[in-house]
Amino acid sequence: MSKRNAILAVATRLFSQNGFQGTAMAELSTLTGAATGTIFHHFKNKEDLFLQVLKDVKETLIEKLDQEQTGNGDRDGMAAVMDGVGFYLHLAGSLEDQVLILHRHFPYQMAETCAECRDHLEAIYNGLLDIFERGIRRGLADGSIHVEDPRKTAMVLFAMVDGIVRLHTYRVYDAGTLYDSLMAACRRLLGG
Amino acid sequence: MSKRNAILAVATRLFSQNGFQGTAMAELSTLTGAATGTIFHHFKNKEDLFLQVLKDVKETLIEKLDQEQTGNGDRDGMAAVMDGVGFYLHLAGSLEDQVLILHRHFPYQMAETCAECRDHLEAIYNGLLDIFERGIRRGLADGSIHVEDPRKTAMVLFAMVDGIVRLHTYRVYDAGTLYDSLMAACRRLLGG
DNA sequence: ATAAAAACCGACCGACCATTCGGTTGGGTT
DNA sequence: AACCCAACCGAATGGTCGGTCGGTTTTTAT
Repeated sequence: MSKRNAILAVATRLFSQNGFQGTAMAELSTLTGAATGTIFHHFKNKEDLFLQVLKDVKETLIEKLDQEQTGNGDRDGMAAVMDGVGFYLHLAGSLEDQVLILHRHFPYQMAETCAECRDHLEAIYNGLLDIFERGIRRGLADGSIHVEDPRKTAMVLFAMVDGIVRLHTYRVYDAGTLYDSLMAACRRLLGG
Repeated sequence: MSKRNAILAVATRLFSQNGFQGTAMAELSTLTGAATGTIFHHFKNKEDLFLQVLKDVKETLIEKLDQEQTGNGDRDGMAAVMDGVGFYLHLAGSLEDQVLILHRHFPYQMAETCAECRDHLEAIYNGLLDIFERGIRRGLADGSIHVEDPRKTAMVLFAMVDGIVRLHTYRVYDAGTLYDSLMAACRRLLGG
């Protein structure tokens, strides 16, 4: 792996686990074996590094989302949405660092002054919401789902699932035991 | 107001808006008019200051929660839970800083090594969840609510409402327009 | 009135941090 | 062989931060 990619990989983990301000370039240097000069050769400053990490996160997530989207042929809308929920829970586990970055405050703070950051975040959230929304629309058509507004329902659904993921991350309660309750809540919410 | 309380008040805002690491004791000193020596006279270090802030947040929230709990006499369970949801949304607006601190990573990270921090967080979350759970149990008794597990339902409900609050805080989407959808989702979730 | 205690002050310190810069290396081109 | 340039290195730098300390002022108790 090139030094640049090694830096990106480790930075993703550090930013996710320790936050932006909690990540020292010196530590990044140690963990990657790259001199600090090398890091600043590839990225013009710490913010730029974070932006590239976020871009990577976006591309990784969008790719996974596209995979999920293909190969969901003949299920009804309700099953598609429920699969989407399960898929997001799976993502939160398998791409823990990538999802955790989205639960930190820094990207949203940065988004207020940086259009590129805002664009990455929007792309990620739109990708996630689209999965839910598409399923809901199909469910409305095939009669497996009954709701008023597909987009808004998708947002509320996402807020709920993401809220559970956060409870799990913060270890407030063991979210694992909430799986069945969450799924039942989703089904009811969709008016199945 | 005593210097100590002034420090606590400003620290609450700074910790909430800029995070733990993003808050400099020098800035706290400037904004309160207290010398840095004075701050460290009242709080033995930055972590201790944060702990006292969290304790204050806990006491403020618990007090509000108790007020909400009293004077909800003869409504049915469903109405009580819906009121609880509205109340939390109101809290997120009126005690923005206090709630925002709970959305930061630092307290949960600190909770891993500090029992007192863990206790404060638990008290806050238990207080919030109890409001929902009590309403749900009443709803089960009076027939206005139909769910399996009151506690788990309370958690899923909380995750949903809190998720919406976060969407609003991070300005991902305008959560204001989601109010009706959220309320409809709550009612369905409770099997009314 | 007086002494003790608590609150308060701000210059100072060492550790750490992001970033810079002068210099080395090695593969590719002419 | 001569040149180029991107990748790489790590010591040095200037600034910031949490925390200390010796001292003064204010409050409290007797």
